[in-house]
Amino acid sequence: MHKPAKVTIEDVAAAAGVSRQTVSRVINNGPNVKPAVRQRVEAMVEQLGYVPNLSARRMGGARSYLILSINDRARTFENWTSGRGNDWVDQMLYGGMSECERHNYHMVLELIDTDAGTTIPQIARAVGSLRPDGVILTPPHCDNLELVDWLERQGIPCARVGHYEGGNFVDVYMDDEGAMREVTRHLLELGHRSIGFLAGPLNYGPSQKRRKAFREALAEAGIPPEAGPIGAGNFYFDMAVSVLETMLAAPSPPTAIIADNDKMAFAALHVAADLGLKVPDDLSVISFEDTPGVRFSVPPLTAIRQPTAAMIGKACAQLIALSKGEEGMGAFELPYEFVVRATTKAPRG
Amino acid sequence: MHKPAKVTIEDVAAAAGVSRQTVSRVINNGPNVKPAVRQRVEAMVEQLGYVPNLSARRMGGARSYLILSINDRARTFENWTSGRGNDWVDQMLYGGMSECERHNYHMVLELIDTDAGTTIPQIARAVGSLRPDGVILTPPHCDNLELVDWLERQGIPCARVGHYEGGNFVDVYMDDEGAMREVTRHLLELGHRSIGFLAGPLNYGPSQKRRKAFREALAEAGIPPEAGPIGAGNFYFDMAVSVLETMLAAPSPPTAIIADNDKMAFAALHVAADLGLKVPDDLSVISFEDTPGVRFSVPPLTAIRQPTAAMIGKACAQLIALSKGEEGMGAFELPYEFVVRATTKAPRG
DNA sequence: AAGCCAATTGAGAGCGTTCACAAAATATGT
DNA sequence: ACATATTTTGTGAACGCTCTCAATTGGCTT
Repeated sequence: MHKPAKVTIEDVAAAAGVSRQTVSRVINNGPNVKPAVRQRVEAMVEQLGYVPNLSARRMGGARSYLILSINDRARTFENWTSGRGNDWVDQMLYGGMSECERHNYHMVLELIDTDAGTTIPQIARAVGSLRPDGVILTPPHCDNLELVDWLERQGIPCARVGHYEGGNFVDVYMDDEGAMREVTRHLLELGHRSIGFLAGPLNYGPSQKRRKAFREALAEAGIPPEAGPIGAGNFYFDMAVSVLETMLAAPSPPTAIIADNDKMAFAALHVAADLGLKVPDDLSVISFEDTPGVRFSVPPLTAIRQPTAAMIGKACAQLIALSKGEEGMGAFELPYEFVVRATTKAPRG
Repeated sequence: MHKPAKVTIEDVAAAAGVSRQTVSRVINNGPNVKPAVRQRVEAMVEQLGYVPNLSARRMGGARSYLILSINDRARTFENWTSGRGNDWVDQMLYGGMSECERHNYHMVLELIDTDAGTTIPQIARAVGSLRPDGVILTPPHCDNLELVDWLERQGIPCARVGHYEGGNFVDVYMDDEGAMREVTRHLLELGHRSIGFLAGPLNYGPSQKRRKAFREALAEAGIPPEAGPIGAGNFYFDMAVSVLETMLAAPSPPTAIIADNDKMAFAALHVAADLGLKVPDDLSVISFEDTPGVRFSVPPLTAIRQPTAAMIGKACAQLIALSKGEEGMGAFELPYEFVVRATTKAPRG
């Protein structure tokens, strides 16, 4: 197990008969290199299998080629049981890594204990040691004002995913209002006249938008507010179960349920089974998330598919552009998709 | 957006009235520092908010504090539709990051296109630029001999997750044979006399073990081989559906199905619903994976829970130990869990 | 009190790159 | 052909840390 000698920029320079700096120019795609020289250097890079050392690059004052993604520990699988976990992460990873890879960047993930109140020290530590070119904030961190302020003061470009508008940031999101309108209208057109909404937390931006659009779509169709009950206020399975039990026990219960995430939609499937209601004949169910496994549920869930991977990918792309000195700040809305599977149908009778 | 001056080791040294090197000793927990001095330095580190720069550390010849995890692109959510994707990643992440965090390490994830035949160049690039202290290989990469050889020659400590025995590596796995024995016996005790197994790929180590144990457990109970049909040979939903349709159309069809992963277990749920079979009354189903969402299926799946997070955590822990010059190579078997939920029951009649 | 060993501290070099220049080569205009 | 711009190339310093090794300190022995 002997370490093979690692080839450095000097080795390439010597082999190509040029200086260190010229090789540097070539690998960074810099201007002012004669085509012939560039080619000769590239050949040597290839031949020697040279790969620039990221640490040295960083030391030399260049970019770090690192994008840091900050994630909430509470939302990992560790907390699936309690219902707080989700599986965004898979999609995030895919979207982020794919984009990073394209630019020879790397994505480093950090788990932060939001609840412990040590968010900023934890992030300071990661940012201080890694010195990333950009930071990606996912919920709930993207709404943490103190944190966002701190990052801004550090001068590190920052992207928020699932956050709307604001400041000198990259903000990436989808059209939550439009999606809710589409979903509600779909149900209305099917003939539903009473629709329940299992809503997410009040302080979660996208959920706010969806609540608003839900109410508006109902009002627009002349449905009275009491025929559009809103429940929950978090994303947990258990909570959704008990809210549903109440909702469906009402005198004229909803014939359709819109859930703010998959887990609550699954809760609807469970409660329906317990109550002997057939989905979609007796109860229609729509989810707002569409994590990959959803398509394999029985019956397969109709859902709004959040462009999670694309959002993280976009966030990375913008941060990378920024690190190259290009323009990048701004707000970006990505298209969602309404995937009609097997849990929506006209109500009985 | 002005960058705040970053505090370096020299700043701390000056503030504490000692040399650079003494500060270095303190932050690395080195020996031979007077308690009084150590305390003074630590106070200054705290006060100035000093965080060592990872790149500089690496350049100075120390460890990189980076663990690289190599993942197969084909298994990401991108390929959920085709059925190749899974959601290991969430759990991996959690297990790996938690462990890394504990030691102030960081986990970098890399997506590799196994199918493209460019595995080694891709990994060489990542390893060359990052210079991680260790590499974690997950399926199917852990079984890629060429890759494993290459890494060994590079002298980078390497951990394989889901791989048994062998060489100068960290190997982490669970007792697949024991799990299969337990599951099969559970079904046998319930009274099942014909059990189908939707098996994973033949070249996937854990699946091999499970096949073997399945056959043995059946033989031990005096069940003839034809009452223990094995099908599939990959992990895809669609394949499982068609295999099941055949299996369940047999003269005396299985009354229980063991699936090698969740997706195939979901397929069993689907086919049962299509055929009008009630789970678990008419058909018992057990999965070998237990990704987080499984508990929310209707009905909730009985499953072997793979200790995925723990396995990656262990892999990280060993690699980190190794990077500190401690012992670490070896094979580690982690305990699985048999979670009985609502999809197993005695067969009818 | 001198001598010796161990514990503690510090100084200088080096890691591989990019930066800011300076130098050399080439092109342009008259 | 000459001076002047422009492109192309190279040089030394710097980045922040750890390494190696030398210097200092302190305690113990004799």
